[in-house]
Order: sequence, then structure tokens, then C-alpha cells
Amino acid sequence: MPELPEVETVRKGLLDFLPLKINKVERTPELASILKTEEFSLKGLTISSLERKGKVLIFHLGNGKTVVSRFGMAGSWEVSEEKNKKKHNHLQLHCTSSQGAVFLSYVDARRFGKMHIGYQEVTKRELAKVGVDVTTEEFNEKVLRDIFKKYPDRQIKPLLLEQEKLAGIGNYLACEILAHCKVRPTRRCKTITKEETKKMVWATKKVVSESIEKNGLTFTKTTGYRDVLGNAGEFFDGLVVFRQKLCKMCGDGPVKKIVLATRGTFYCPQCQK
DNA sequence: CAATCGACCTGCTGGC
DNA sequence: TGCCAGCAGGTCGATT
Ligand SMILES: [Zn+2]
Repeated sequence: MPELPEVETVRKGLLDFLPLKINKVERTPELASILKTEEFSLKGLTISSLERKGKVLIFHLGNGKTVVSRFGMAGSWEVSEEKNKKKHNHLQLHCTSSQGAVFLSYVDARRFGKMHIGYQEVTKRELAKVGVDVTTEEFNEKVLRDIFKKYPDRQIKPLLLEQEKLAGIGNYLACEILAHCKVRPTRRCKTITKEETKKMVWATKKVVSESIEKNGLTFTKTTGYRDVLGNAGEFFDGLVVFRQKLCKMCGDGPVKKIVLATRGTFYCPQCQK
């Protein structure tokens, strides 16, 4: 269920343990459906740096060796001092980290995640499918305007979710961004004004950065997204429409829920035009 | 070609 | 309380 802020929080959490030398690899048979590429063994390699583009996390292990990880709806990386005995732990790496001996695990109950263990070429190929990351300098008004020009008849909200166009936005971020720039999710791109486009860039930067500051969003108490040490994200109170009854911007508008491209979509008819 | 829509999985939530 | 349909933060591939 991770969007850009959750993946970034996981990345930052792992940074504290670098370098991570992998001494032993344990895996379940179910990893096979997640692991799309396997060009070498991880045993004996050392994770030296971590990169992120949109919702994709990239591990660098030296000599052009990389791991590309997409979390799907329920996947995440966890660090523990004790062996991680969680039910859906499909890959457990016994490591020596800068903090001592730890276990690095990829846990994914629904197995919608994808992983590639491959050389630079694989990373390059995978990242080529990913559009402009919304946290980069590259993301600006022109990028959005060009997309709108190219897809004039499409509804804005499903378009925001497409990672080949903009990278990092998922369902909650899309709803929140559109609320903050006061644009209804059903609006066709060609009807979005220059002023609204400008505001959408601002809203994207605002919502994404605020969620990152809060270490992402956790919904359910028991399950759902956690950082590498098992802590919940605290962005819940920052939501203004997503899964809300009342709009938190105007304070009294009842939030409407519709379905767009099979995804639950929330907006305030009072605030958003 | 672009756009929509079910399929992939497990587990929580809410209504009866 | 128990059961069970409906739904979930995301892609993909097949089909229109
Ligand atoms: Zn409102």
C-alpha cells in the first residue's frame, strides 16, 4: 500500500544500517512469483547505497549489481535483531550492518510486489518505464501541461496514478493533491486551466513533502504500512478528503466517494470544481 | 494506438 | 459473537 512517502521512509530507515553485508539468504517458494529476474546470488554481497525513483526502491551492491524492488499493495522491507518469523516473509537476509548483526526481510502478504536481482542494465530497463519523480527538480508546471496536452480527453485522477507519466503518486496522494488544488478528480485534462496546473504542482509538492515528514501513512492499527523498524506512519491527521466523512479544508462539506478506473476516489464537491 | 477492466492475493472492516 | 461480502495504499495483461 506504499506510495512515494512510504517507500522513501523505508529507504531512509535502511540507510541507518548501511553498509549491509549479506552473509546468508533464506527464501520461501512464494518468492518465485515476486522475483522476476535473478542474475546472481546475493550471498557475500554488500548493500552500499539506496536509490528511489517514484515508488521503486533500488539497492546498489557494487560492481554494477543491483536489486530493484516494487512493493505492490502490501510489500515492505523490515530490519530486525531477532530472526523475522512473520507469516509472509519471502526473503530473509542475514546481514552484518553498521549497527551490528541484523536480519533484512522482504515481507509481502499479497505478493503483488516485484523484485529484480540483476546488473545495471536491468535497473536501467526497469527505471525507463518510470516517469518524472514528483520530488525532483524536473517536476514542474511544464511537465504537467505537456501531459495534459497529450491526453486532453482523459480524466485527471486516473492519469495521476500512471507511473510512466508521473512517478510516486498513488491513490491517497492523488485524492489529496486534487483536494488541495481544488480540482475534481473527474475533470478532463483539456479543461484544466493554467492557474489550476500551477496550483496542482504546488499541491503535489506540499502533500508529498508533508507525508514524507510524517513518515508516510498508516491506516490500520494491526496491519498495513510500517517503516523498517515496525513504526506506523503519522500522516493520517494530514488527510483532508481521503477516507474522510467531512472535508477538512472547508470543515463542513460532506466528502463524496466515487469509483474511477476501479479505484475508490474521494473529493469535496464544495471545495473542488 | 489509447483506454478500460478484470485478475492477481491475503486479510481487515462493517453490516447483518 | 460469528460469518461473510466487500474492499484495500498497485500494477499487468487481455480486450475493447
Ligand atoms: Zn471542502
